[in-house]
Amino acid sequence: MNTKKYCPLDHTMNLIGTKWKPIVLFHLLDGALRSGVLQKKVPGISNKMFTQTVRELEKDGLVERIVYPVVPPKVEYGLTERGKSLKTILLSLDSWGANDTSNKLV
Amino acid sequence: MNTKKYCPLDHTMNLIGTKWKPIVLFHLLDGALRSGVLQKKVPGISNKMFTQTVRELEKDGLVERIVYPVVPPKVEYGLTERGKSLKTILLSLDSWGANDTSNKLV
DNA sequence: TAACTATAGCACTTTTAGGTAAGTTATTGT
DNA sequence: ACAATAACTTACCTAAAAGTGCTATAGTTA
Repeated sequence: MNTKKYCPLDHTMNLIGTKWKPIVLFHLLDGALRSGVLQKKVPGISNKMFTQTVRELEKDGLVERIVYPVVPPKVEYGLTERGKSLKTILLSLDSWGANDTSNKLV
Repeated sequence: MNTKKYCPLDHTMNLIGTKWKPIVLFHLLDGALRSGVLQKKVPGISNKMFTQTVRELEKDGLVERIVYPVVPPKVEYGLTERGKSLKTILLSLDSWGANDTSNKLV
């Protein structure tokens, strides 16, 4: 028996409710990317926050980390099936922002 | 001429990319609510964060603050048209979390 | 042999988010 | 007279998030 009542958005916010996670996930929608390439696509993120963000996304099963045993290191990040299920939401978020009036007028 | 390139999700994240904003907005989807009622619907939020959150949402034109000049005070919050345009996204976020497997199995 | 590479970890500091408790308001009911 | 009320506001403090700079790795190329 579960005594905790359902709290709207609670689960979702715990998984992707941070500043960087949706942005990182968004850039993986078109396919896996090398670590450095992905990081460059996220303007303003620090090295530390990037690592921390993808680590959490990996822990939560939203992204997959593929390590190639070469030197210098090569690591790719891609969406898992669970991560891909966010596609609609991520595209909606982006297109909302792109179409929102204040984005154009200010 | 605008020299800044378009950064996906940047605008969206600036407006609603915090822990509390999506939750507050979600609870207003069915119509305006009195301040106290709305706050009770957001579990775990402190009085201070609630006030701060709705103030920012108001500043950004996503919610409307309606003050009734009575004593004791009566204040209602409702979505603006701009706020209502988030409806699809908010519902998607909620239903994603509700259907996400790990939410059931863990 | 020394520099370069891509990725990430670590220690340290700063910045921001957030919590707690108190005070403010003006009218109504006791 | 005074307590109760709803919605804040402020001051003060702690905890969490995030930035900065340094380190390690090991094979390839100059």
